[in-house]
Amino acid sequence: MAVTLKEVAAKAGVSRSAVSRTFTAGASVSAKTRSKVEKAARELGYSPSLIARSLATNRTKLIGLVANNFQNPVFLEVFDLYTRTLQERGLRPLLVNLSHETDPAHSVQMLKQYRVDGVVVATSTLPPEFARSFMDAGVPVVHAFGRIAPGAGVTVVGIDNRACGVMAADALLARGYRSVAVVGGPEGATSTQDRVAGFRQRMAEAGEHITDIRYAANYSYGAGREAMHTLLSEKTVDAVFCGDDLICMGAMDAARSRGMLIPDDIGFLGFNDMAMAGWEAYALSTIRQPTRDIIMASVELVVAMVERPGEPQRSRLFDCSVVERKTLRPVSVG
Amino acid sequence: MAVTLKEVAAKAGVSRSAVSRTFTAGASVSAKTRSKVEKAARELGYSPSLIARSLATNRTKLIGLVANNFQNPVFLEVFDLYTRTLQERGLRPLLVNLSHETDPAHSVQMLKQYRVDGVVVATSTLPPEFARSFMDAGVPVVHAFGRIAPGAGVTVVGIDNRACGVMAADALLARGYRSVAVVGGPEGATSTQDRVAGFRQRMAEAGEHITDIRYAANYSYGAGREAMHTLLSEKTVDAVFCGDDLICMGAMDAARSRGMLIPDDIGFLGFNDMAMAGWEAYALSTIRQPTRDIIMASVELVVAMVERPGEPQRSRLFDCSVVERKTLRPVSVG
DNA sequence: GGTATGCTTGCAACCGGTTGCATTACCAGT
DNA sequence: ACTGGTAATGCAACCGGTTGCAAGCATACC
Repeated sequence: MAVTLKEVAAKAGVSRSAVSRTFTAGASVSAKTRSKVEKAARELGYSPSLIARSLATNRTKLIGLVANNFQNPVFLEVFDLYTRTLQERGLRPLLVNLSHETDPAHSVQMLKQYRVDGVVVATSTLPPEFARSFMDAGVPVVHAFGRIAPGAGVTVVGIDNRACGVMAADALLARGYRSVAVVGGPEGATSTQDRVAGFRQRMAEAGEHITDIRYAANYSYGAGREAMHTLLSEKTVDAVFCGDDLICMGAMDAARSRGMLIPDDIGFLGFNDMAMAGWEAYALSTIRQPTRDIIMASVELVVAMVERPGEPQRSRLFDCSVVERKTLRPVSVG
Repeated sequence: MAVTLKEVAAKAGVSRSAVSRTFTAGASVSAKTRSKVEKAARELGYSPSLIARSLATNRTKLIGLVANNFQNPVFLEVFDLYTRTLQERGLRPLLVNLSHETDPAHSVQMLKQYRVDGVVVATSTLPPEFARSFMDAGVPVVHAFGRIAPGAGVTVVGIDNRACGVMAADALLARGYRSVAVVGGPEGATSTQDRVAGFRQRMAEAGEHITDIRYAANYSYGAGREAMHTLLSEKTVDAVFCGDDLICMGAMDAARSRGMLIPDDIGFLGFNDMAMAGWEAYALSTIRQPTRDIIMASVELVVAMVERPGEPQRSRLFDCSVVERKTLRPVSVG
């Protein structure tokens, strides 16, 4: 079917090694041989089989991406950055969708079979043990958006979710909100737990208490909307800290549909600063998570682990910041 | 590093062939041998190398997905469905991101090197020749969201964009709109061209004319917003047919920011029916494109082409329908 | 001219599986 | 017990590359 190295060698009148070497960077070939080979290859339309090469070199140039949040637009940015960053380095992404997967171990198995060079687990809703299982299998792994596990576990790239919770509490307190609620992401997610913990801590330090805490079933508009409706049917609050912009938009629409005005009757603070947060219909004040930095660093780290095995890579946390738009009233001065 | 077939064979006291056969469906192995092998494999933690298998069988079980629209949330659904559908069949996706790629030929080359079994090109903004180049390279290919090319070209799965344009015109006319405009997707996209052609045709048949046609630079909120602002600064219209929901939302916000009320002052008809179209802040009336059907059919067809080479597969077009929400006034009766 | 030096080049083994073919084992039938 | 037929097994070649090693070669230097 496809043209092989042997045919090119025959046509160019050289050995197979010569052909192989002209296609491997940094190998020793004379200019004369190289041009003969390149000519033959061009005429035959030859392109080397990465499969065969992988088998021989024990490197596939495949980096797995494990995700389970194909509903949330932030992941579009993740996919875009991830694929582009890899492409620039001559690597390719192998996608694993865990959204509807019952058995994650099955996916570990699959990626192992493809002999991926490394894996990036991009999710905060999977337990840390999942990423760990790649490490145990000897596969370089980075857990993006993860929580740093105590005791030298998996390399993590993400943010300090606890600090973000504190930051959120500060932002609401500074604006004079006093009966605040949380509509978090999925309760099981480490990111949710840490953000709530930080938020709760700062509120306690300020001598305030949290009126209500709800958890959206998943990172979606519908889940946020629903959680907010039940919240509002039971409690009265003047501000809400949401675990995600998408959830926040749902929550905002729930409040609006009950006739509440934003930010006069109720304030909203989102999380992520996805593109839609800037849309005029929402103009969401939110905490920006540097997705771009996280993904690029994840790729960088996993590549480093592949290239220099044994040399451990340090986890990295990036800073977040409050992006001010129109869903919170201004900071009260004095 | 990883456990190989040879080691398992040694441990189980059988030949390498025997091990190979217990791991290939439908091969002839006795129950006794099989259990011996499985035991040894389990104890050693063996999992067969798909790389080696690919080399021997000339099948990689890799299906490329070429996309260039990583900004638009519809593609989240595409990725989700695509990866899941493949996974269910024991196949894996290899993603190619053409968003910022200068030279598409480069990507064809890359996918060829990985010896993908087939390719799905999912975009309407690339010229038909692009998908064609896979065909010429002997790689089974399906062009999802494409335009059926005259003269036995690439197999296409999508919708009849022309008919959708007609449908859009009918919807606006039936509601009594008389000075309508189009804010299309990128002008070079075949889908845009066909929809506009259908729209224009029906308007002409009805003896009406189109007040203005604009093209958004890309499928984004910002592009839609911008196009709408320039449109409104020059013309007066009572309804707009948009090439995409995202563009439409941008256009709606542009209109609103000028104090216009929807649907009283101006009506909007979107395209795609993405999840966000149902959000209360927009409640977009739109034309539903059956993304799910398109992706599933694309995978099905490309798999068929892989399994039965030579047997040509027929292109498939799915029906669209108008989804009524709140951005168009009711159909005028009588 | 002889030889040390450093590139090129080809040979052949190897990567980890699959598979056609020949051989052996097994089982049933008489 | 013998035969015939089928199922199971092992051998060895092959998939398409890479790479250590040794031989070949040209150049430079004495």
